[in-house]
Amino acid sequence: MSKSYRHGQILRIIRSKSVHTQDELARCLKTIGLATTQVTLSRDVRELGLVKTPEGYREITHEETGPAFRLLAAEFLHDIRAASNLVVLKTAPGHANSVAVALDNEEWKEVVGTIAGDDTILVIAPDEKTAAHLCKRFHKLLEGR
Amino acid sequence: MSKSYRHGQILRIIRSKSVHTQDELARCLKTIGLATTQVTLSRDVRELGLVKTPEGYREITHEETGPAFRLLAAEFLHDIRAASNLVVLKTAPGHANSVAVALDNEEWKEVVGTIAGDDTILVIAPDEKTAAHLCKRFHKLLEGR
DNA sequence: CATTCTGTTGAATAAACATTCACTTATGGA
DNA sequence: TCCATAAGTGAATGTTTATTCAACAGAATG
Repeated sequence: MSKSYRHGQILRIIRSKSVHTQDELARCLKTIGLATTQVTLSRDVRELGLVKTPEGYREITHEETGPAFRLLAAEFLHDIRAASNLVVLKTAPGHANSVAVALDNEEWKEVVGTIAGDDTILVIAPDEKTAAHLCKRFHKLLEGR
Repeated sequence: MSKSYRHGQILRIIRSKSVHTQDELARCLKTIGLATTQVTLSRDVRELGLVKTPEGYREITHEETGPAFRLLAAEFLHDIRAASNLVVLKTAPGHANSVAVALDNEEWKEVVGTIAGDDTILVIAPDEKTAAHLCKRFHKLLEGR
């Protein structure tokens, strides 16, 4: 009954048939012996990066982050922190600028602009909520590096 | 204040910034002088084929229907009707079989199977709701042919 | 062991979204 | 003109999804 097993089953199900609601997905899982609730599935949907389309839930080709920023971040990005509508990124000394430039080039809609010092980048988001989302996105970028 | 103008503005907005809710979208439209409600936007989102992603609303590359079925349908498909969990397609006499074969090859998840006669195809959907959805999808296919 | 921390989950609830119904407006015949 | 029909809309309401909060389990630490 592990979470990752459930995730796998969810993917298998939505690949094989149209599932239009999370409750429906819960019923599908039940038929293979996995008892869950809509609450859990709401989280699973987010974690798996699924989106709801008129044809049912689908995996979305995760708009890939360009390699430049990804590589630089993997190498030099040390800390990520949200502060109101800002995200503060800490880098290795002297590398803030190059990382910020790479990030600018990504042209993420969530990023209004960046300011780079020596080892700190201030990423300006339009609002607090977006900043929090950005934060997660940065963390995700570093997973498993 | 036409609907199609609003649709255009909606696309422009979601291409340029992250919009996470329909209420937020309504506020964006208001700033350019378009007063709408969430109700209307719910319909617009569906009509424009947008999906909600963690990064905001997005146009989804409409999983293209293969050309074979599309072309055959444009040429020979005459009527579309839902009946319980079935969709009954009427074609030009003698063409039901070829259209059905092309449809089978599409491997739509909503289609359990098809049975073709001379000028009639029975499309079997898993349930009534899916049949209704299929119906719309067929109709959409024929728009503007 | 106790304790703290982290991750997972469900119940209750809030938020977001979709649908129904009634109304308006425009259009196109009789 | 008058009626019928169709398209578009919003208010109210129903459905679906997300979040909050509390509980619990297991791992790490004193």
